[in-house]
Amino acid sequence: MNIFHHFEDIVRGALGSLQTDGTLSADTDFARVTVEPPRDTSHGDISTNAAMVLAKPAGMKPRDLADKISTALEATGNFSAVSVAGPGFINMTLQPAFWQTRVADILGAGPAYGASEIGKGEKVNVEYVSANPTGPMHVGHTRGAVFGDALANLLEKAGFDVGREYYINDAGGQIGVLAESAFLRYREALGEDIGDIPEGLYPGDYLKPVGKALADAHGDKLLNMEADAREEIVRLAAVDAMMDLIREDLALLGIEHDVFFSERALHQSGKVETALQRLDGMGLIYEGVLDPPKGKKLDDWEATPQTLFRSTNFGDDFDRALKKSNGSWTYFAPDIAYHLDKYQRGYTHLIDVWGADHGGYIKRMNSAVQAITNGGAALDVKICQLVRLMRDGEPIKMSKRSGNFVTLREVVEEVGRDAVRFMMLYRKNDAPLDFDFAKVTEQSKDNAVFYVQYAHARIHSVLRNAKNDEGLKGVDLSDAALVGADLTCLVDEAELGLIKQMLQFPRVIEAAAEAHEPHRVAFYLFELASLFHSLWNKGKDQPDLRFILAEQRDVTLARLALIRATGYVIASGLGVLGVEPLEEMR
RNA sequence: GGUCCCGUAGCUCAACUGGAUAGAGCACCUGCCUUCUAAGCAGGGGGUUGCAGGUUCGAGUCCUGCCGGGAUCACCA
Repeated sequence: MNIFHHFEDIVRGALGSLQTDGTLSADTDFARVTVEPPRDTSHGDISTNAAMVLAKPAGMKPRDLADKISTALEATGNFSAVSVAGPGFINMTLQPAFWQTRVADILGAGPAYGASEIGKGEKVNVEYVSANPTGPMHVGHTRGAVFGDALANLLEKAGFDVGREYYINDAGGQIGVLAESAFLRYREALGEDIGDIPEGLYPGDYLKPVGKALADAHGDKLLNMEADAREEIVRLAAVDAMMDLIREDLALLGIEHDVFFSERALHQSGKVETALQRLDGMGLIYEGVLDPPKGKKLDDWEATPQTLFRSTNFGDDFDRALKKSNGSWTYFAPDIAYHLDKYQRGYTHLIDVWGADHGGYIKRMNSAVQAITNGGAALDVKICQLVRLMRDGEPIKMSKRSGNFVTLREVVEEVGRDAVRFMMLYRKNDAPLDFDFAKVTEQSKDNAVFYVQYAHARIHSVLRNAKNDEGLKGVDLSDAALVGADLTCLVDEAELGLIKQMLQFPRVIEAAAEAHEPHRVAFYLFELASLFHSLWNKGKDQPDLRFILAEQRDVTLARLALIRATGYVIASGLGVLGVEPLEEMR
């Protein structure tokens, strides 16, 4: 479906013929040859850098080689014009009929348009959100959640077999604090006056129902129970309740994971030991003492021997601790086991989506994955930079300590799922993002969500009008009928421009999937919407360019086919972003 | 101090992984509403891509060194 692959083949074929006649040697490497649409449309439809890349190995001047390649390309009969330009670019131009008939392809594919096979069904694991189950999600989690979800959609669209996963940190010290906090609420539910929640515990009201449920289920039996057994019960109840809260929050964004992977279960299954033994067997674990961190004073620093992983063998800055000074595992150890587990479940591509504050963790995780899978799995950690919430141009202050943070729910309820999702994706993941409440609900071109959805709504508005048009009474306007329209009626530059932009979509999907960058889809959609709005308005100045011309049925059908196809592309792209393509906005 | 990310128009950001004359939106000017949604469109001004070197046919993009901003820095997750 990506037409550029087709022309890549044609260019390779032409280069092959130059190998046959001896212009290029038989072992010429074509890896650096690209076949792309030129940035500037006045340079034609398709462009290749072949002559510039191959000039040196061929011992020729780029322009001379370009002439030869150009001749070979002309001989294929695929192009209406082939020319050499600039330092040696070869620009190819196609007959309008080629573009026009592609509209039928898009209509045929419908909302599935843009799907690609480059993933070859390979298994990709996307781990995202993975927020600690200690409370509802706040706005800080939102970006990573949306990003991971869209990336998973994108990879699916590109032909990968995607697993969406959430790692539950239900084994650490924070969970102990959570259990303690929940136990307090339990005592409260039994009628005890617990006063203020002590510093360091979770003060949120969301733990009250947990206490209530524990009281309902156990009466006062927990009060006199042995501490370990009690904590076990409270802990499980609290984590379950928190995960329910988190799942509800995620549902507000339309996010659903395939697997919720428990760190606790990992410990209990003995997989942490197994994984570490595996590293030990490779000679990558030793007992040693780390140097104190430089340039930063630590009062309680002690030079204690620790169990360390030789991450420096894999490019890390220093070796990393696997056990704490009290002998228990660090966070790192089970994480290694977890990533090994993913690999053993068949995932050769691993993607982790983290917040910016975990950036310092990337090298060691990469090292660990490289080591423990013996290079069998590739890990790509995507960092999402911070989101700055703005209201009326002023940043909203949040402090964790006071519990004064904006929750995910509050944001979604105020501006809507679509706006949240789109805006979180309308920025590169590693760039900070300002999220302005006023801006994301504004109905103007300054708000990309609106602008794209508006284009889609306008398309459906025209389709509705066509259906109700007296002059088109009884005319079949179904997709099946539109596919058969005389598409050669689409001759205006703006119409052809729109078609060409639509044909970029499969390329955008593939490039975005390979780069793990869903934001490219969002930017693409903005451009596509812009071309559509432009065409729409052209019909104001030139009535003969309007979509519905009752007295010219052929033209009307062709144009309805064009905008129906445009609607599909927008819907397809928005589908990747997880944003609804609205059919009406009034 | 170490590591990672960022630095592009007055502001907010893109730039198809090294391509041709660096593009959008906002803001600022000039036009366009008896007609498919003006919630829009057309046009204009605005740039030493932080600085200095290097790699090559070609650099915003890759390498080195500075400058400025952010994140992080045994054992927390």
